[in-house]
Amino acid sequence: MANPECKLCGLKSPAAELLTSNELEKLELNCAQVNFKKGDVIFREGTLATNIAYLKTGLVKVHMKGPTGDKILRLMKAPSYLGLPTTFGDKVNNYSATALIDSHICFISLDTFIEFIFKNGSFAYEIILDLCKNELADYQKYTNMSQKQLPGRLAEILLCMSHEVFKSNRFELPLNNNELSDFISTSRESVSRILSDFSKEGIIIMNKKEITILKEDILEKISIKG
Amino acid sequence: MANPECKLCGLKSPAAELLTSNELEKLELNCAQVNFKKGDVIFREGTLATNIAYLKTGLVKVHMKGPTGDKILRLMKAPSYLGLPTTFGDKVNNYSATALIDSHICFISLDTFIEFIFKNGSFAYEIILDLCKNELADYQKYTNMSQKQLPGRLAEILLCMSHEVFKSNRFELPLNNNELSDFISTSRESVSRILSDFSKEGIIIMNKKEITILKEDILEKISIKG
DNA sequence: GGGCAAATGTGACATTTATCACATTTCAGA
DNA sequence: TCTGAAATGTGATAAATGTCACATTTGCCC
Repeated sequence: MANPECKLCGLKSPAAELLTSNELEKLELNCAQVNFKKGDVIFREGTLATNIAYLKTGLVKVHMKGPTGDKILRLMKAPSYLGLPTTFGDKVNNYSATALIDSHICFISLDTFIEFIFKNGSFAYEIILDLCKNELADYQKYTNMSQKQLPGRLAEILLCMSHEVFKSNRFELPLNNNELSDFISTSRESVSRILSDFSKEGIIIMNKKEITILKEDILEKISIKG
Repeated sequence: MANPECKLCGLKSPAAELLTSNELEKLELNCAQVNFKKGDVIFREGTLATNIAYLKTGLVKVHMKGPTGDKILRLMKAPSYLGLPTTFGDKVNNYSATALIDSHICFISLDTFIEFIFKNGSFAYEIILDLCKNELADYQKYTNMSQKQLPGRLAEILLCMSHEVFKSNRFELPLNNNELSDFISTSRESVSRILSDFSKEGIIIMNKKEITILKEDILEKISIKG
């Protein structure tokens, strides 16, 4: 736990950028930064949702228990609010958040956050925009994932890692095969086989967890055609 | 198109209930009710999102083009806002909305709606709650659907129709087999076969589009175990 | 009511994916 | 460095689902 300096924070959310100086002071008094290591649970499905979680740095998986096991709903990269829907939408967390790499989270008192919504229209509007954009992204991903076969889904995740998360064609895969299977709703064996296939065909190189995308165009094709 | 009387409207959204008398007058001046028949498109993917659509009465499917065809993202029953995420989240509609039965929609000027968000904190908060609850429901459904096999997915939809939409174990199915297949991401043949199976096993009776659920307990089991 | 387009039912077969079993590799902690 | 648990790779087989083809039914419009 660290004493935050929200005013000086260079990683404020677009909404927090719109807070007044007084409001930022209030935020500082009602906010606590906690550092999580890879694998640490940030909040857990079934527990009371009492704080807003803001991912300042790091990478997090948001996941929920399903009929046959865990389902990864989305990856969240910093900076981003982590669980607005589960904090506002229900008293109890409907899903969990777990750090995939070392991450810094600011926990903000729910009362304070709600006060900002009530008193600062720009802040509220920015939060609404954030919720809407996230939902659009979810819909897009949901539609894609549900209509593609496994190689297409896996290709989509690799491309997303490369383009959105790490912005490089070489990166350390932050998910193991089991997590990948939770993400694309399949078995870990299928993930293993498909990654092997990608390697054999020279589309990627896997060195332990380090992945290099060699033939991005082919991966795109696999992703698009499903 | 009809002259709305928002003040007297008995179907106001929870958010609109929190508007002041003045704001309701403003709403009346910036709102138009349009009636849609079964099959009519309310707003279409790819077109500019210029109004808030509020479903006053009726039933609507929200759907998006995917890699291999249409995907039904969710059914919306009245009363409910129809496409907040696509109206706020992007200039262009990311998905379509189509009436499944005759429906009444109030189109609200986006500027007016945004003004309410900025000036009325309670209204803004209520909209945020609405967005969050919808997203939680989506996550739940997404997780279930992605981990269940086809009979489980179809059973879930039938139970949803019975419990949530029509509140009866006998109802007119508002989706044809093709739409059902767009909903659970399969082929229309598979839908046809599974519905036949349900009938043969005496779980449901199908008379044209009228469905009667006979053995709800078995349908629940099929839905839960996937 | 007749005729036509759309929707539905169903068999045969191909493809995809899950499951089970077990070998091998990796990695963290003693 | 050793060691055991966790993660991964891979073959064989079963189960689920898609695809194609075509018959039948339904519903709508004249």
